[in-house]
Amino acid sequence: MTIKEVSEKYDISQDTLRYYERVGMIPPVTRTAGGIRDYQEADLGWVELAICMRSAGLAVESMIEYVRLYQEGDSTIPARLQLLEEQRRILKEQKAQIETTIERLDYKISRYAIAVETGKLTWDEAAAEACGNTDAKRQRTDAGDKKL
Amino acid sequence: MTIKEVSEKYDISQDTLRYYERVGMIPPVTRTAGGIRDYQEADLGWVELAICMRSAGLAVESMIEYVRLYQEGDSTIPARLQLLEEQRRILKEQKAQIETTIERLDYKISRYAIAVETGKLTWDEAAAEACGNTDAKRQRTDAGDKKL
DNA sequence: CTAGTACCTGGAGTGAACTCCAAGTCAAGC
DNA sequence: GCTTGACTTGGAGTTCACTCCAGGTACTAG
Repeated sequence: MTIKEVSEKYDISQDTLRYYERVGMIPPVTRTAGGIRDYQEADLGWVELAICMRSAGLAVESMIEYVRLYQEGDSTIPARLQLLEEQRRILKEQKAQIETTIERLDYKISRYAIAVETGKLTWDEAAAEACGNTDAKRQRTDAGDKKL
Repeated sequence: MTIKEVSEKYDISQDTLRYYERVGMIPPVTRTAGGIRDYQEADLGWVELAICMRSAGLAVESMIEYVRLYQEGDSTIPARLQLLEEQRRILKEQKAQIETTIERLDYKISRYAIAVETGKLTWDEAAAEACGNTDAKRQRTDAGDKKL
């Protein structure tokens, strides 16, 4: 499979595919005699994995480390396991933060929806309604502050 | 409240607080006669909102737009509603991507855990086990390819 | 009044992750 | 063999979100 085909298949630029390989985020891709990339099934597996990790927001650096360990052989299996567990921990944290923010957006949106329907602003809360900050429970302001 | 206190309260640098204000991610903060920032309850609400949105990964740019609309007054309420709904859509997408990646990590981790326990690599799947890509359902490779 | 510390601004610098470019190589059609 | 278009590399440029810095101003203790 040519780089063009892979780029179309995964909707990612050819430059990014070359970049991933260059920095070691995927192992070296199979080449033709002439030096042209010819992605095999295994190469595609790595590409797909890289895209999956990146689209979840994981660092390029940690994927590079994973590939480095993989290339060092079976002795690095415990280290790889630890790395994967750490990445999972990061994602779970990020997911929790997103959920908190979605809740906050839901609340704001419900207030705005009412305002749009009735043509009036009817709330008087301060901007903060808890956001996962340790300090989230603050007292309400005294006045008709309509920011949200 | 001084910038130092706010920075400690939310565990964010003073530079970042000034940056948020400078680019318009929060409205201008209350100042003392001498020009020193003196965060009021309302200012803190904006700071907290900004931190919440950023920690979920939303763009600074969209927060700037929200503040701009807010400062233009009530006529922009429908536009603000639309903006918030768009941000929520983005977060839900990102959340789904994270969930997919966590599942993939779970699978890999379970395989590695077995390998660490038994001291042997016992799987033979290719690297890809579905990652939200349209192309996810690929055939297994023919050999004992132990990449994952 | 002075020393010292916290704060101010505008602007430059940084790191991450691409993205683009120039100059050259490879391969398919005529 | 020659043209044309896709591919190659190394390196430079871009964007985003900070982060740092220099030179100056404001409050606080002695």
